[in-house]
Amino acid sequence: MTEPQHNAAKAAVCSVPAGEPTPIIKGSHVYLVDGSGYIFRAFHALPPLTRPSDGLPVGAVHGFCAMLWKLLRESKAAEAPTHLAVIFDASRDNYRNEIYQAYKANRPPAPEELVPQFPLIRDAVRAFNVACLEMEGFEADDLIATYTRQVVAAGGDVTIVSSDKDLMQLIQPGVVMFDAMKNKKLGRDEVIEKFGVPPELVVDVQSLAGDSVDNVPGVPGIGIKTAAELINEYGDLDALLERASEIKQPKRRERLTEFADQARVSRELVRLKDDVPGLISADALGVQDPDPAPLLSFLREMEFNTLTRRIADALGTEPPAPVAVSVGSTVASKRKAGAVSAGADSAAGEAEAPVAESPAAGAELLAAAARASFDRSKYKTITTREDLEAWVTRAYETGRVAFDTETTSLDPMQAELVGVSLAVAPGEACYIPLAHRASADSFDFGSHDGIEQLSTVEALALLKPLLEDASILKIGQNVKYDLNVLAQHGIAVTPIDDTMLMSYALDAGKGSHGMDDLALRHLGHVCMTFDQVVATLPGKKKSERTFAQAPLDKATEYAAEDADVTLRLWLVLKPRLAAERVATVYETLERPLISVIAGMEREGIRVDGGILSRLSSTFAQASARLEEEVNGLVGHKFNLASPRQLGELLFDRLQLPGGKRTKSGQWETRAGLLDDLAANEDLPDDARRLINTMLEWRQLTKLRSTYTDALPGYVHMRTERIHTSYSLAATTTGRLASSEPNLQNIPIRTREGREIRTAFIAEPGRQLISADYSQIELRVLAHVADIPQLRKAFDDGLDIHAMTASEMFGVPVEGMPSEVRRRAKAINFGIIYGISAFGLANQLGISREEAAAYIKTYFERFPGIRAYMDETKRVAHERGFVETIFGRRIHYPEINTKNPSMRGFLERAAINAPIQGSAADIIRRAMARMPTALEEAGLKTAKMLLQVHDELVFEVADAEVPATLATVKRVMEGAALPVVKLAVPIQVDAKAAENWEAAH
DNA sequence: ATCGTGGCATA
DNA sequence: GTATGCCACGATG
Repeated sequence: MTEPQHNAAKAAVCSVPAGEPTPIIKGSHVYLVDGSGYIFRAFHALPPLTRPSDGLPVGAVHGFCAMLWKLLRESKAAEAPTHLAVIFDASRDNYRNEIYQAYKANRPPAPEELVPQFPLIRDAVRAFNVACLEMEGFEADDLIATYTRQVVAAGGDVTIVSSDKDLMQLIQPGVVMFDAMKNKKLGRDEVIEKFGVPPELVVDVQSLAGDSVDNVPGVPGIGIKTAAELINEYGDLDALLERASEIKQPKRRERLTEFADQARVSRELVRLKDDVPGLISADALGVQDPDPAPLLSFLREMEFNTLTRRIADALGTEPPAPVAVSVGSTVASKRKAGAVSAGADSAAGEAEAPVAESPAAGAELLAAAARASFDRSKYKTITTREDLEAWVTRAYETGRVAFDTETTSLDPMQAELVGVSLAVAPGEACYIPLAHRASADSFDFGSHDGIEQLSTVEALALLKPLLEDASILKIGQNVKYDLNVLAQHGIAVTPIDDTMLMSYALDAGKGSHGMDDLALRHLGHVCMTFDQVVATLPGKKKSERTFAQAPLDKATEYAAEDADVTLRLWLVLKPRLAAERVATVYETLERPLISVIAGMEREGIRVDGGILSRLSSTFAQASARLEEEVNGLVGHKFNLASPRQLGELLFDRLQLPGGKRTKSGQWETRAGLLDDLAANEDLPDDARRLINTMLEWRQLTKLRSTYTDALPGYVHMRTERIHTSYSLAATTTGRLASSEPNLQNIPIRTREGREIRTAFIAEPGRQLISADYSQIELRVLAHVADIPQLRKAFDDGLDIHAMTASEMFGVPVEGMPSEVRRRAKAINFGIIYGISAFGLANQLGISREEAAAYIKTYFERFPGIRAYMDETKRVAHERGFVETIFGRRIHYPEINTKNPSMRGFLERAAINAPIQGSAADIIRRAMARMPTALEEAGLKTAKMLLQVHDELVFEVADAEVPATLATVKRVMEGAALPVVKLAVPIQVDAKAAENWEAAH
């Protein structure tokens, strides 16, 4: 191959730090950063981020700056760079296109949000006082190859910061790669793992296998596996092509002969050019201290507030004053477009005053406006098209609007829309009545008893474009409810923010996230109650009064206040997200789930009423028989369902031993205690029969009352399915909660209970899929506490409880008695729950001393667990909160209490929270990605229906079952990535069947 | 009608 | 020992 002749004419574009050259010598450590590669990886891997003041996308810039700073300041002393350069691709075309025209022809153009970030990243490099290089006609890879050769020749070490497989050919003694996204070193072993050959043969393998991304042709039909096999057998590409005729497999032989030239061309494309001429000397790449002023002003301009502060601190200077900015993406110029309330206006006015002192100053002024007093008389009732249009226009001007729907029911699937309220600034809110009527039994829907209001159809036609406009942020409190109500009217609200979930991300553990509480906590405002609105209504029963009958003046005060409060809460909470480092939690684990879960709720699940009613009869008959038996044994009537009466019977009248009282002084009669009682051989036979019969009776009546009798009442009239409601902010740990009905506690443990699951069915021609994480919490524990034995056991796919037992008691797994394993299992669960000897003793029915001995042994065998638990407790006491692996915070404000039992309880909760919470985060991530993943897999019928903490249930047409299984498994197993690479594999078991019982 | 209690279903 | 929600009872308003 001849040298392309124009290369010499093309100059290197570069800037290098000022200062004396630093010669490369033995011991020099040169970092070569693949800038272009990093940008693309960062863009796709990191959560999107925009500059607050103008919405400019800067996620990749931020990731890049953080990475560069880390390389410069946080590498271990032995690995710290003496020289560093960031190297970019100069342009799309280079000399490879002259060899092979189609080279990289498959590359799509860079995403729109990424384009403006390229020049910014080059600015960043210069701001850090780091060498920035690129050269027309060559790829960054070629420059990296050239420098690598030079440095190695001079006796220095090289770290290539990239994960691009094309650079792997450069790995050699003294040269490693570093994947900055995964924080992982790539050496010879990793190359062999990926290519099946050592670095020096990577080029030969790539020449054969080709690369569809770069459009390197290679030899058709030969992939990396085959290529490695061939290269390993024949030594190198030339030898292979020469002796191609010896290959046994006819197809392979033909291909290799026919495409030998193409393979040779591919080699030229793949092999990096390590003699790029005209490069600046590597000596000029020496690391210099950055000049604080330009660096900090660049970072400030990007509005990377925390990074600016961090770097300023490290450089020992003050960060420059921040640009005064309002909250959200509304810029000052937009603000002028409309008359805003006095409070918000003064915030904008302040921007011209001397620069604010802290990054939050602008936000604080808006927050102050949010806390200004409420005047319900200023709220407007909107009854004409013109007035509504004016409010919609106002919302467009401000770029955001808080809204709330008023309906006839708390259940969005039953709810009828009654009105909508909007707020565009603190104190500026309105209510649009739509379906108010004079009395409960009025069916005069046409005129609504002469109440003056817009028709639902007309008003929604005006609101729909606003609610669906991608550039207008819609803010709600528990907005999932409103999403579901409006979905019934064909409106898909987007984009959205939810003040309830913001509060949840910020303050989980500090109290409820309901609007009334938030208003009181953050705004010092007491909200109007629903009762105040409907108090005057003539309706006989309170439950029969709905918002539809509320008088318009009261309705307006109540509804508009809700929107007003929501907007003010947003102004207070939104800036806290970034300041308190939970913006990512909110953006990745909360916000994306709103519409996903709303969809699941609307989808519902089909239930076979026939099965439930048959089970109900069976349970009823059996329990009636048991009841008779009990009454016969007791000799007089008593209420079996009354724990108090049962306790008095057993422990007062019959004087049975072993009675314990609850904290309120009642006799305890729970199943565990009755079990132990019945196991006592000294008891009279009748007493034991009584107890066992009671236990059976309780089980059957429980199943009947809670499930087989109750569930049919939840079947929706129109959809004929059951629509549960998920609360996203009910638990402290990040788990969801399901209610009305709770579909997260459908029985499974007993045979009778399990039958109930057969009533949860797929539509004809469809199947249910159940996919559940295997031992997710123990895997999280193995990861966070870093327990080698646990990690190894999960890596090897062993029975984790048996392994624990074997490790603790020295019993071989082969032929282990089931009781031994059972105890180890209880201990494993105990660990997750923040073990105590008391609890373990209770669970296993052993003495407290015995339980304490088990725990001691456990901690001796797994010292890392005790260390983890101690550390978690320490953090909880010191900071008042603990964190999941994704940064979700769970607060325990009372954990330093002097009350020892309460303190113990809170400490156990704090130990459990990162484990349970991390597992909850993982499934949340899977759920957030699932709809898109199913769509991208071309699966048109697959629907996610239910979540049961570590399980997802889907419904899908028969034909798409196999592909859905694969996609679901892939998404769930990969859910922690790319943010967290767990130290253990994540395993998901998925199965399809016609009903839930069979699928599980 | 509403609330606290005990009990019990799930992960 | 963690995290939930719902049932019936029995006392309260």
